[in-house]
Amino acid sequence: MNLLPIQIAALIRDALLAAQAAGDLPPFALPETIPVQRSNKPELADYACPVAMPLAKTAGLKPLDIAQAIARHVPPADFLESVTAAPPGFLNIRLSNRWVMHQIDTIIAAGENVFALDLGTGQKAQVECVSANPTGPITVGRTRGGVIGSTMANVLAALGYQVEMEYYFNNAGRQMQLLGHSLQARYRQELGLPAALPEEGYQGDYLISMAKDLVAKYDKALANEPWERFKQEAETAVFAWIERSLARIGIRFDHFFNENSVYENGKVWEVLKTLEDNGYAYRAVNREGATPDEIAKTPANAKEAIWFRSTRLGDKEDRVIVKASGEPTYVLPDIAYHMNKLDRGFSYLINVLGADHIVEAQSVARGLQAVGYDPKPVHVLLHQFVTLFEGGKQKRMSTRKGEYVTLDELVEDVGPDVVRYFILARSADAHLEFDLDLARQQANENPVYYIQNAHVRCAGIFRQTTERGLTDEGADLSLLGDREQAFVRKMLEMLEMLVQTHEEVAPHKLAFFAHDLARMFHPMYDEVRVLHGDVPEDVAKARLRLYRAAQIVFKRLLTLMGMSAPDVM
RNA sequence: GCCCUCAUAGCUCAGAGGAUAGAGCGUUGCCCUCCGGAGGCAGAGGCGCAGGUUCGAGUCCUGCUGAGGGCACCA
Repeated sequence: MNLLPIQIAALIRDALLAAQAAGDLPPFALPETIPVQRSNKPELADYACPVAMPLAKTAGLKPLDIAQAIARHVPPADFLESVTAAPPGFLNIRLSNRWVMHQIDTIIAAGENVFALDLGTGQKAQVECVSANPTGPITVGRTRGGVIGSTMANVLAALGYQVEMEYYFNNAGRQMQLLGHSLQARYRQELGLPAALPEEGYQGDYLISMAKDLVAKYDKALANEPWERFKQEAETAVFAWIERSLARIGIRFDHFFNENSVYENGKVWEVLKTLEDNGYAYRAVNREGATPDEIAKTPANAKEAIWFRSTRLGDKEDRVIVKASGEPTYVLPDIAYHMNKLDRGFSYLINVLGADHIVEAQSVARGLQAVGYDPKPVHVLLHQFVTLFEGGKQKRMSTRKGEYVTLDELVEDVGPDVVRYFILARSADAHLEFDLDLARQQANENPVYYIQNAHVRCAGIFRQTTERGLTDEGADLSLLGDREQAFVRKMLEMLEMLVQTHEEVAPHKLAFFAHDLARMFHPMYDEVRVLHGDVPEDVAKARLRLYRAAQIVFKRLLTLMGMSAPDVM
């Protein structure tokens, strides 16, 4: 399938040139791009093009006159019904009804891969998301990144990319050490041995149940094991839990990348060397350009750290990359990690990150530049926070204190499809207010069911027609009416929507499109019956074929969003 | 204090610099001889404030106000 706006823009460009050649328009330079957008007046046009407006000044003509001149010279095309000028200077483009109706057959022929493109064919793409360190259950906040990321991965796959989902984690930091000590304490408590949770330790009940599991498995054998052993046990158990929880809402990873591996293979130090060679690293107690205040606060015996001269690449201050202790900060391995990604041949990368990681994202981009890599393939999708409301109050969450609502709890409350849709149905830029009470009680009246019901209703029709022996073979699609045509036109927008989702890295567009389409479906379903005494058989056949296409499209949409497409609800 | 994101209907949110700003929930009033009423039809309800750029601004720029986040030799 081809993108209509691009084809239409090409036709209008041809028309402009033809009009100039014919002397209907004076010579002037053509705009670089011809804007073609979906018309907001569907009864008038399918697409609109305002190109005449900005040309008015350079051409010295009224916008409407220009539009009319263009309209006269648009070459014919099989999908085109008409191009007309409308005040103040729009070009209204109408698709041919015949062509539109024929797309029903095209959709059916494409089947479950309908609206696939080959934009990314032969290219490897990667989506990194969630990337929570294995210190506790997956929370709703991290889930947002996972839903966004997995949906983008689905869209990229539909556009032809070969896509991998990746999870980046660190199991070596102070938090993991704390986790090990916490589990050790819980284990000893289970055995009745003296033990207290470390100060600032992990207080969640899950460590108690993990401790019970350890006792069941090893009895007292681990009593004198060091904390490292418990860290390892906790990590394994937590990861298994996280993976299981995420899989419940359709988030699966192809690869887990351990930050530690860039230490093991020495890449971290290679990055440092390259930065030094390129003049991007220096040793100092304070950063270059440190304020007098910062310097005054520095202890007299402070040791030198190594700084990344990121200000040379537009940063507002340089960043520490190796602490005075000799240990790198997260920036260095992060750069090494992204070099690794690019080295693996991914030409399109998405990093889904919480809004608090913006500085990290910028440092990585600058770091890649500083080591001579092109950061352009890396697309950062920042999402705002999720706040949970329960009983009209915001729930503050802290994994360490054991205060959180887990993904598991949420899925049990409202079901996986509701979780995915609620998260997907807002742009990543917007704070997500997840009202738990509402989500729970709304289970009967929410957009998820409205959309899925469109698929259910299609399935219902086919259950009936199969029983009665009605098929859509030999359907004459010209028997379909205006309402059906409007619906098909809306379905055809899906291709553009997918491309936009990709270009703008904005997966919420799927959620809104699906709802819009459902909103056109249900009134049509109400009016355009297949099995009714008054409907002649040839009309019924045509309608049945339309609903077959509709079912395919709804299923495709739901699948891309990672939701189920039920036949009955 | 500095930086980032955001501010659109009572609430939660959409909105490629283009025509009369759209949904859901809530609310008001209607509709079941008909493929699943988890439905349909109709109504009320509006871009935080002040400037600027533009033929044209909810959209871009500046300032103000308000909300969230970031400003670690944590990740």
